[in-house]
Amino acid sequence: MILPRDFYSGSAVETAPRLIGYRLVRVLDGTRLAGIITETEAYQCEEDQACHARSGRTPRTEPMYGEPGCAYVYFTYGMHWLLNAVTDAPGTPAAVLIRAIFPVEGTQRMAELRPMLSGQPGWLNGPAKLTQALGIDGNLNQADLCSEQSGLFLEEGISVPPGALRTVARVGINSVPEPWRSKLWRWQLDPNSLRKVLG
DNA sequence: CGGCCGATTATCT
DNA sequence: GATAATCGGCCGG
Repeated sequence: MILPRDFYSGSAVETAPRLIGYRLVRVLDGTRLAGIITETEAYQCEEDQACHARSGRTPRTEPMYGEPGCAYVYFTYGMHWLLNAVTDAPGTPAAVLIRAIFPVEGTQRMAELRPMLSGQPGWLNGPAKLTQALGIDGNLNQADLCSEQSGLFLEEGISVPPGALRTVARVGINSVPEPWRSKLWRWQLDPNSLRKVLG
């Protein structure tokens, strides 16, 4: 079953940890590519100085102001695409960055799309690594994650054991002022639990 | 316009 | 640890 829209209707901080353990599915040329989400980050509100919406509503940030359950895919560093799930009510900018997955379906195809270190432990533990492996780019910006038609959606995954989640500060935002820089808005399955649950 | 810098990654030392 | 790669968004002039 595809995760319904109301799963995304809360804030980004509320939704980000809940997404850990779910299965991110990409249908590419009729083939299912999928991974278990193991790390997420929350970005919400124009006040959050790490959030793109700090500049207000612009063509780029428009997806964050839209329907929850849609994709916000943006281009950065001149070469990378990053995938977010939009959350919260329309008009309230919020999104959850998908930072890492553990491959479970279509691994061979994913390795073709991203050959570097493919198969090595943690080879999809980066927001730009997983988009490359799943064939995600700007064409999927604003795609509906609640519809199978989009070719990008979430499904049930694994059950996350109690205490398996770690909360840490967001990364890549070193010039962001306090208190935003130190918000513990990044969630990850700790390595032990990851190994125990996923091998 | 010009300049800075980025929700990153690979490849050096 | 440091840095190149590489380009669009945003801000100041």
